[in-house]
Amino acid sequence: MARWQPGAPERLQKAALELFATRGFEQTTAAEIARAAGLTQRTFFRHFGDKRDVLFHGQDVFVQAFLAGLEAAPRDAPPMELVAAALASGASMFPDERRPWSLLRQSVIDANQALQERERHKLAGLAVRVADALRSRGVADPAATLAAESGTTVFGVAFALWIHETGTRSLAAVAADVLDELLGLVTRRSTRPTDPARRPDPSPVAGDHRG
Amino acid sequence: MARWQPGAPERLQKAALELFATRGFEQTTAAEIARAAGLTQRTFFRHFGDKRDVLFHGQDVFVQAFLAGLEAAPRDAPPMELVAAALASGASMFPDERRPWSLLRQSVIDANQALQERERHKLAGLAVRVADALRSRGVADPAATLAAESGTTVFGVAFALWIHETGTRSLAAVAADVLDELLGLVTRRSTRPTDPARRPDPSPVAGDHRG
DNA sequence: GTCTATAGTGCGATAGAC
DNA sequence: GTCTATCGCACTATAGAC
Repeated sequence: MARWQPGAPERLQKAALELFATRGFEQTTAAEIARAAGLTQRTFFRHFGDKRDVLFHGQDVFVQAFLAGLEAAPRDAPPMELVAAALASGASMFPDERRPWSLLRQSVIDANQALQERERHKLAGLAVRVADALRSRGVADPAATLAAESGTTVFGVAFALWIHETGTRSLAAVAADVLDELLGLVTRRSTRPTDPARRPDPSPVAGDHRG
Repeated sequence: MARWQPGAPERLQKAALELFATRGFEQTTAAEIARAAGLTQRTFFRHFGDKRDVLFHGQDVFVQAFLAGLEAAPRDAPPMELVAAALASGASMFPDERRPWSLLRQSVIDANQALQERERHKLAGLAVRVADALRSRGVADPAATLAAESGTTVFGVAFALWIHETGTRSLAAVAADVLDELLGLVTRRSTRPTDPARRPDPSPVAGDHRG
């Protein structure tokens, strides 16, 4: 019989998400999270570098999925094909069952600026790793950085659509569509946008128009 | 004779950059910055919401420059043309004389993760504003978000190249080139990348290859 | 596991400008 | 009188040192 229950990080993460969701991030102290998990504040900071970190652990496997997808692609594929392969592989880390949990977690992040900053930073870190992989495939700078950043942008947009979507499309499918949209956007640099005359009310039209 | 000297925010910013550059961000306390500017810690936090903020103030005018460039573009221009116009206008906020100061500031940011997070967040905020402007021009989602994010990505890459560049190209010129590179990258989705056989040493090749 | 420095906040007092 | 910028003090929580 162990002196302490195993799975401390997991218990802390679970307790943290619940407390953040009910009370809010700033209204929850690290000591409270630790107590809810039967641990001390000191233990919390031993597992997570700072309070925000508790929501962003386990992203390494997710980065690895991106890189694995990239490496599995044909060696002579062009940069954006490599990015598409990485996206498909990374998206597979988010099966539909995970969507409710992702939605709750995202609502917590969206309610706090400090958490949004950390999320952007993690996504930027992913872009750096993908750019490194592209360079080792012979893609020169700044194309490698641009392709990698475009890929993570597509992922971020697709993820935001996916967690709110009522339909049943997989994240990989949404990401593929968003990537196509980006490709179409830049290839049609000299065509006109949606005709403003057909949108007489230019008031905020947030959210997705993709059905 | 006033009881206190005017220009408190500017003095604090100047003192902060100098102290951060010499001692580092974390080794500098808010009280030290305030003292160097002839003020108290409490006053520091009245002007800046947190310690990092002292390096990121005055970005509103910069955002406005982006939006002004976008609004000055022809109403029937396609999304990426609007982004190009916004980029050109935003880049004009960084004349060559400002480059040494930008380089020093960037070296401070690059040496600290918390500052990098804040920088990403500010750039993301710019993308949100540009996306809003695109939507009010009739660009639908997710195209508006993708175009805006691509624009800020291009700006970030161009800025990093510009501050280290030994040549005399303006930031606007670098940004235009980087944007072209992005456009070429995605339109050539099905062509091959730089032939790996011509790069027998795939060791880290950071930095720019743009002469 | 304890101790401590620092970030960041709340509130009252002060002193000028208007 | 009001408004604004500042100080000074007490306080909590984070985070790291020991």
